[in-house]
Amino acid sequence: MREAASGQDVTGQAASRGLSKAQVIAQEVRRRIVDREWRQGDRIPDEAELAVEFGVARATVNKALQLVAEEGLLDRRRRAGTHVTVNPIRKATFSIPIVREQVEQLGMEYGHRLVAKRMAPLPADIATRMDLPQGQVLIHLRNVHLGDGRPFQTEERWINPETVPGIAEVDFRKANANEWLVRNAPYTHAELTFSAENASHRDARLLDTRKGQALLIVHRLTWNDLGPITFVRLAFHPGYSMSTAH
Amino acid sequence: MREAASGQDVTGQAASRGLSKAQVIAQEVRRRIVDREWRQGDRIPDEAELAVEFGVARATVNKALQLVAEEGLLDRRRRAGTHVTVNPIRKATFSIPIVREQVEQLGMEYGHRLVAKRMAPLPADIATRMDLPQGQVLIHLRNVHLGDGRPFQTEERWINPETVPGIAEVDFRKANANEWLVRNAPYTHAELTFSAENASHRDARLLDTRKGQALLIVHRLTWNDLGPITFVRLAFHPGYSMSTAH
DNA sequence: TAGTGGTCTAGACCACATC
DNA sequence: ATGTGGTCTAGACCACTAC
Repeated sequence: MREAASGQDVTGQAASRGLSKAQVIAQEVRRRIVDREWRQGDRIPDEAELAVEFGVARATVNKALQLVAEEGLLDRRRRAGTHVTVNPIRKATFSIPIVREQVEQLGMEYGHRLVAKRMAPLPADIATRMDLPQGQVLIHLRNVHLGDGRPFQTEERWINPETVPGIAEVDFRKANANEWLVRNAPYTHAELTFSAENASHRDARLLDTRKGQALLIVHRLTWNDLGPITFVRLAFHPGYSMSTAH
Repeated sequence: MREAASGQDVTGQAASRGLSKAQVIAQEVRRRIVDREWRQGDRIPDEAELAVEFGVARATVNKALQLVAEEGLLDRRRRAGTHVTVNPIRKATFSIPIVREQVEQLGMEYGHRLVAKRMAPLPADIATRMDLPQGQVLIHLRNVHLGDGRPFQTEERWINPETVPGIAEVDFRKANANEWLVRNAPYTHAELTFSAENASHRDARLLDTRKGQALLIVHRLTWNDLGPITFVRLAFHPGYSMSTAH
């Protein structure tokens, strides 16, 4: 097989760039897909065959293919083999920001203001989202995050004390809820929802803008193994935009 | 060590639920972090030690810890060891939708309308985003996606023919650009940016809504190994929201 | 310079879905 | 039934970097 030699060449070359063999193979696999040597729906050679071609152990090919499959370019099934995905990769990673860090990275001084704090029964719509019984009593907070004293983002938050031991003792006038939770209540799963709303009276007042202004709204839910931790609705100042990481 | 026995128990139990050893260990590691047995900033036992505790090979522990590290709960550095992340997981996966599928999943009939197609030089701001020279000539499209005949989403798109062989021959009145690209130009990297805008005259007209209405705007850039493929600005109908997968 | 994670290997066994 | 990917192992060597 002619490929055996050329495959090894590719591996050898790029290894000098500090990539692992698996990464080099993954790259070569991506190239073959992008260049349409392997077309959408095609079955590609099996792991054992590729291992011979690239001159590596099957486990190494396995790792490489799992990488590419995770990105969405390959579908892998036992016995059926590995196929080029028909509707390729549709994933992007999202980095959930810490507000204080964001503000400071923009060169502004961070501040925050606690608008309201109370224990309150869950409204029906939010109970549904959090998968908790309606009427269950959670901590309810309203906050404004400030940059150089001007409103940056409003935050309406519900916290489930059952999944966050120690939360009852926190003084949210001093400690920012966002940051306290991040540091003390690690989550294992998050869900984000993006939408746009014309600023309500309340939003306009809190964000120091006019009613009707288009605002980016983010709803965020976090969970750990014990259940839902917190649900938060964020409203950003006009003109703000939020990007996937890199 | 007492842990040796208990660790093996955990592994054995959950294996019956169809999880691999590595996944079971990852789960146990997450539990220890969430339950604060291992606190933020703590250094956790090294791989060899955990391998003994759980009664598995070091490679299996390695895989488990890499999983958890990828989620953001652990920081791993050679020689320094593995530490519980101070600012834990901040990632969420985003699934990039295919408009036709979205519309059809809502039980509506999909349609699309090509508003404009031309070759045009890149404006400065978009050239910067795409990392291409200003004035380079790309394909420029305006589209409206319809659900049951009503506007669902507008799309303004720039396509780089250099990274998409075969694009010149496509008739975009018949083939939807979104779908043609997805099926024929696999990308390896994507970037999404979310913002909100008050509907301009043009947006309002295309989306059949009133000027000033808050719209969710998504900018999306995709690349393959050859360079940028396409830049697109999406404006959604009022009330639309977009969520992370799962 | 020594301890830690990163990677690779050869071999093995298994689970599963397709043929 | 059987070929394919999924996983695990024991051992090895390497690449970092904190000490």
